[in-house]
Amino acid sequence: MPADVALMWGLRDERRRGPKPSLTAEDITRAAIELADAEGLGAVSMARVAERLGNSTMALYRHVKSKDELLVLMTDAALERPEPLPEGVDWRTGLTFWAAGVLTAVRKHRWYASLPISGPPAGPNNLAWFDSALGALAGTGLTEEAKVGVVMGLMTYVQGEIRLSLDLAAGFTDNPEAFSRYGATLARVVDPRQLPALARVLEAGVFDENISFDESSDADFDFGLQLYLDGLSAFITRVTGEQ
Amino acid sequence: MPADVALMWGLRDERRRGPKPSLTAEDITRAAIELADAEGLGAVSMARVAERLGNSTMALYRHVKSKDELLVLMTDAALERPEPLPEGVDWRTGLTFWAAGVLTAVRKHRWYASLPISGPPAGPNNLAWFDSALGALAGTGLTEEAKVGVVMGLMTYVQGEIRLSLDLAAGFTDNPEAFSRYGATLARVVDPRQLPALARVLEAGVFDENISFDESSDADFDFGLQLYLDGLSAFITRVTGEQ
DNA sequence: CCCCTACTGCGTATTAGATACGCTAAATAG
DNA sequence: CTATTTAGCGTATCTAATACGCAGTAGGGG
Repeated sequence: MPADVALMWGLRDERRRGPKPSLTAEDITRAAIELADAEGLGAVSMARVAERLGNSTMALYRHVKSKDELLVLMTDAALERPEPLPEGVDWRTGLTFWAAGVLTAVRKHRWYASLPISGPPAGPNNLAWFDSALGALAGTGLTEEAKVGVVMGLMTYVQGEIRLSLDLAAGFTDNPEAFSRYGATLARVVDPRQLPALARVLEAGVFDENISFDESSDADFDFGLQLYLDGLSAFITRVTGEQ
Repeated sequence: MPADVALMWGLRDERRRGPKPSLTAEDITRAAIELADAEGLGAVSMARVAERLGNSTMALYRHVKSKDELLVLMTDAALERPEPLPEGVDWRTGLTFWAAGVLTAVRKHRWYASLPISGPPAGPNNLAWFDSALGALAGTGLTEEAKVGVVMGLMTYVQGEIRLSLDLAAGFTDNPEAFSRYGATLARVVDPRQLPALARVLEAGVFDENISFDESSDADFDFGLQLYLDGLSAFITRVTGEQ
């Protein structure tokens, strides 16, 4: 079993000799998460994390193999456990509930979506979310393999949407003028002969108003999600012949 | 207009005095892309790019403001222009064609999906893709605003799927054993009382075979895409009452 | 009860990378 | 022809990851 997976599940072997550790990998992960919450992912350096814990930089390396491993631990630890699905709801209600839960959980850590993806989900929290989404599909009659495909697709969409909206929001707070000028900038650069469809959008004034993120992102998220779920509904009907 | 947008469109002001530049921002961008293609995004440092161009590191800063700006330029330059959509096809055929084109274009640069997203599309190549997808929806009767929402959602899904599959593929080549053991690792860690739906998936043996990426990713991509398009079809019918 | 040894904390040093600063030289406007 | 603008680049600084080895700690076997 990979070392990082063992760490996330708390399966390290019991210590025997030597001094008591003054730190655990969980402490380090928690401190890194707090630091990222407060100052962004860019502020997470081994030195800053150690400082926050009152230890030296190199002490951390006794507990995590590398910074990359720390990032993997953060990927799991930053997610809370999902709320259990309401009893007896249909798959669509269940997945909508699930997606809203993912959105809520990830919103608490704006840096979450810029973490590198290191592999398929393996930590306890990630697997709990995975299980929860699979559970929502329990009554559909899909094969287990199809359920996995559907949930992977859904996770991809949700993560992508979150990443996009968080990155745009970050760019927006960094440099609001660039966004308020977006429509005007495009207008100066788009040639209607070259990009006619885009020119029509500009003419219609879609980008004229300032893009506001906090309000629009929920609506966009839900819009795309409902499209996906509409498609899933058609797929389930096609495959199983029942609702 | 932001400086990077002007650079991408070649709108820098004409030079007058001083020595002829031996480099342009495009040269630098091209060299950076070649380097990333050959050795990955991690190998792209200002020093390595300069070395490849036979210039000193600091010379690059006369042409790009920072490495971040260089990454933005790469985001646009790495995409080729889209093939024009076939004439007279319906929106669904058009978007399927478009998505396949995106996939093809991005596959040529495996690092593409790990570039940070800096803002809404603004470069000539990105906008050409944007225009192409909007054009596919021209006959649907959707409002311009709805088209933008649909295309944004689609881009999000496509980018997310690509990012996920490329990151997993990278993890796979780094460490193939972790992947072949994935099912076995999960089996050791998943408690059927805690994660019953996931346990059923494991029992069904879904993760028992080695995950192969090159073949499966196309199928997964298409599966999710068709779900989204099924949903879009329902949406279009609902909104416009026509096909 | 003691000492061997595995283990922790950490100081130091190395390496890599981004980028500020200022010098020198090349073009060109006037 | 000369003042001005700009390119290339050497040097230096700053940040960060992390290899290495020392010193002190504590449990277990004698």
